[in-house]
Amino acid sequence: MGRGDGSGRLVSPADADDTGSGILHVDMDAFYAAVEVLHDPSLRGLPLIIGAPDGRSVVSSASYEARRYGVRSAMPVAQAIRLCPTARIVRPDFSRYRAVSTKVMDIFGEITPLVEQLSVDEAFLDVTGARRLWGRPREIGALVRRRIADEVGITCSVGIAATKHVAKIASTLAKPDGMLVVAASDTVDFLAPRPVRAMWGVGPKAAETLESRGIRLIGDIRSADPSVLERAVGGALAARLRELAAGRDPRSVQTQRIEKSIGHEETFERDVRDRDHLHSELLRLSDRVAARLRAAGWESGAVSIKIRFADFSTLTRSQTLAEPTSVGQRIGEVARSLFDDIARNDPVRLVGVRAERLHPAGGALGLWDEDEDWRRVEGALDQARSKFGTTMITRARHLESGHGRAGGLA
DNA sequence: TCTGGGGTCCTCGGGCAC
DNA sequence: TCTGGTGCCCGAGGACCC
Repeated sequence: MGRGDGSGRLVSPADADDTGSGILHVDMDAFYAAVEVLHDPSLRGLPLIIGAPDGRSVVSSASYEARRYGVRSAMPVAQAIRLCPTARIVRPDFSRYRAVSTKVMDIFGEITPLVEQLSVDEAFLDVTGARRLWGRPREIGALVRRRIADEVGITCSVGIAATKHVAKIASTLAKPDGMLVVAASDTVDFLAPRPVRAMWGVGPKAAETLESRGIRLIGDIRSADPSVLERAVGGALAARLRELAAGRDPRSVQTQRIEKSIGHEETFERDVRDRDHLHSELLRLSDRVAARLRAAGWESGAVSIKIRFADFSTLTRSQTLAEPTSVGQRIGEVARSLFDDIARNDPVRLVGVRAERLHPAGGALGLWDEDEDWRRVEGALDQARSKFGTTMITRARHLESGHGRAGGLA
């Protein structure tokens, strides 16, 4: 979901060069606020803040009218109200957003089967194979915008490029209600003058670190000394940023997404010091996590907890389970025991429980799987012995056992 | 001003196995 | 039998995304 105020909108002309650009990034404009306007048309044109009006909540989304006052997502609601006292505050209704999101994703699915949903309000579409049916990428982008406006009643912004990274940047620049096409041959020139913060994966911390070393623009990343870049942001991110800055992004549009963890966390209205209260909250969150695990047919191989104290310092603790589980009581026991091991009695503002290392219920991973693998290996060896004789196979086993757990092939 | 909730991924250090 | 090197796994913390 975009977080700007929509003042930098760009729209490519109808004959923009889209040669080699088959990836669309489609992002709904101020999605939660737009859905609330659909639900209650009297809100149209008003500054809207989506967020709980009480307690310690933050802004989930804001209409462009509210953004003009400096209201931004993730800002405390209390601060947003101070900036824009006339704004209407609307409590978020995620079931409503999911319902509208389904309609939008259905439209995408009718245009191409290669849809990667990133969140409730944005997706990548690979349209390289859809041209014969729907025309050039820029025509497909226009079609997407038209259909969402006509059939759903909200606006979106579209970025069209050769890679996901560039398409994503393009859609942000096109906001709101715009479309920006970047020809594959223009990729590097398009990226070079943009701030490093525009890159996917560069947040406030990384941007600050890079800027302190004189690396302010994406073009600076290309010319920067690799060792300087590595020291600044670490080897993995440095390598990735260099590739992205050069316009290379091999990631394809992924239609399948496998969840790796399921968790819940909650911030208390007031900080809590009472251990019994915290224990019962951990159990309650564990039950919710377990219910979602069972609904999805998953079991969890590890449990982690998150404790945020009143001073905002945050601890996480995790534990691998001897037996995978989707039972709330079991997850709750582990969560409680992890919590009890923390020797700190300060007031707590947030507790969270997360189930990790998910796999299908019934033991698709773990010891059973290792045994199955081993049986397969033995079976293959038996076959090989009968084919090649024992000596050669024994030699192969010897070599196999000679390399360590981490040693690779001998 | 005072920082939500749902996630993913990366880094680093310690333990451990070979 | 002991030891150092190597590299994986795990746990913790943090940055980042929407």
